[in-house]
Amino acid sequence: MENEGRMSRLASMLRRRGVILPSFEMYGGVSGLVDYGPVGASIKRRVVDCWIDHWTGIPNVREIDSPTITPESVLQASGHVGEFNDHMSECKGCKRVFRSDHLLEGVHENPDTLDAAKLDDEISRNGVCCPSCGSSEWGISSPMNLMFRTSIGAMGNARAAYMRPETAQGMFMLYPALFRHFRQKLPFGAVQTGKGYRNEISPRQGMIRLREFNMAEMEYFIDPESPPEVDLDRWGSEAVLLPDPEGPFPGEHRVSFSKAFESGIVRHPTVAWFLAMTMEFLEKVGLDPGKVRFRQHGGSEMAHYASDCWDCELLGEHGWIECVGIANRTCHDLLAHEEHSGSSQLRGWRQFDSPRVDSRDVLAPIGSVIGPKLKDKASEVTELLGELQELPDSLPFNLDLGDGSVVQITEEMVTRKTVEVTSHGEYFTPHVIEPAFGIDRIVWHILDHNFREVEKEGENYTILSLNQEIAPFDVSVLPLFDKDGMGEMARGIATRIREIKGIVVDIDSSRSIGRRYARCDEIGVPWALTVDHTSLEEGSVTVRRRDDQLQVRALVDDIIIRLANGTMEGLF
RNA sequence: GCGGGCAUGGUCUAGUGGUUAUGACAGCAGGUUCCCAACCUGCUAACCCGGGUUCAACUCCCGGUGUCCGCACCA
Repeated sequence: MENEGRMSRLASMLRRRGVILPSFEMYGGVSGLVDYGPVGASIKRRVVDCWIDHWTGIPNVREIDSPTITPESVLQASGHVGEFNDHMSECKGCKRVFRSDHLLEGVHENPDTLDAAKLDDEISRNGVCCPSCGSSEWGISSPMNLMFRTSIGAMGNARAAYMRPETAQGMFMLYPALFRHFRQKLPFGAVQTGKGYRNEISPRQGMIRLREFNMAEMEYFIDPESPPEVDLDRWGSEAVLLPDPEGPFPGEHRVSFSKAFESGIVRHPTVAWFLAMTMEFLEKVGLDPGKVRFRQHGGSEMAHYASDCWDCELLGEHGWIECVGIANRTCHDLLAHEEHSGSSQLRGWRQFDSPRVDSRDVLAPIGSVIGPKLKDKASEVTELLGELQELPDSLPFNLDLGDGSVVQITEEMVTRKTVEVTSHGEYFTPHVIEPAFGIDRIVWHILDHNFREVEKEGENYTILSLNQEIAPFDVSVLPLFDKDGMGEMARGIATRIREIKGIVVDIDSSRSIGRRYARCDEIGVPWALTVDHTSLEEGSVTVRRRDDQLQVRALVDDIIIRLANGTMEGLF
């Protein structure tokens, strides 16, 4: 097998050249944590920049930045605390793991209130059998919350907190500020990139499951009754979709995104739009479109907050890996935060085309009668009468106060009349569609898809064919020899290039020219400029293109202009 | 988290109860070459951590950590 060991050769190269390395290695390392070295950090930064440019290209999308430390109450509202504080028990017979409290259902009244010791105690005392194999031998239950717990403040006043498991909550916290910023008009969105933390039980597969990782998420808020116009043809080609196998479209579908939406495979237009935009982004950063597919979550797989979710999976050395999730989170988060925080600012306003006039019959309370008669219950009764949806046919009638007590409403307490209410619009809770990207996984797959092992004059040779936008350096300047003024000239050229905004330049004068070309190729530098004797006389250098190793001669002044406006290809 | 394999310069590796601990590649300095990892000379650089056995441990044993494979987990 030719590809035997490709992954370890790639990993070796990444370590050797300072792209991605295990963290804290001199202290033994920590599994699930990695460093981006001097080459990798630059690649990662450019991927993130590219991502931000891509998504903020949508009108009304701005970048925000929130803390990674998050108070417990926020994550209680979002469901992260409750969903992940489960204790797990392992069956000693078949090694399967179950939620400890689920094992006690029907045995104990509220199993979810028990702590670890009580759970174990109850499980063994009741002789609970394994639902899978029937054994009643259980290991000690262990808590399984994937969040890193911490506390804000010292000593007794400390407030419980977690390192954020996703950047999304920061965007929800800023919803009121975003709503004001965008002049109270939907749709709008916010993007955020940054670290997220999950204390994985057993991280494996290097870059794929990290405990601290880079995420990039957008929360796009829409009015569910009038979703935005979308352009599904921005990715015109077909993509591979794998809808829920339990749903109406089992199997693999190779369709365009507009077809996928028209045929109902993708239910929501905004979701379909983001699938297309995701495809567009992935190609932009140099992933192989033939190694991309979209898979819809089945019901049981769905996150607690989502109503529909498509994973974008990339094929690499680790198989198909989920790198992007596009979820319709509906109104789940905003509603939850409204309930838990008591804030009333997590809403959108839907203006009616013309004011609506509702007329309805009411029993208008007569304060001068109700007040003296009902005393301290008067205000409550007044309120309840206002909320009454169906009026009683005749009076008197009994009004249920909801606390068990009942008040008789008599003829003289109220007047029956028709009121007209004019409303110009209504509040609603926006829905949110979220594309969430795992940046590290994407970087890994970019490296994987672009790591080319070729043969050059009988030798093994590696080229990292990165797109220039995400290459660690745009160009490397190489004096053929560091003598006769070639070194000085090269340094002068590098200085001029360094002044071009957004262009990163490297200079290398050690060892033979062929060796330096090889080093550039290995870390994906797309252009090399070689300064030779002719350069000193004519002000020209040879330009070498990484991907085919072709060379042309060009004037330095021309190259500077071409680097600045991105037309280097025009030289060939 | 369970079971098994592995852990030696930057990378890939050889090897031993007492060695000056291999070799290749990479790197550095010089020479040479004068546009694709060439060549010559010299140099830098390693036994994962902790405990134990032993006169002596890189080597044997135990524990930890990391890593790989399988099982489990992965909102």
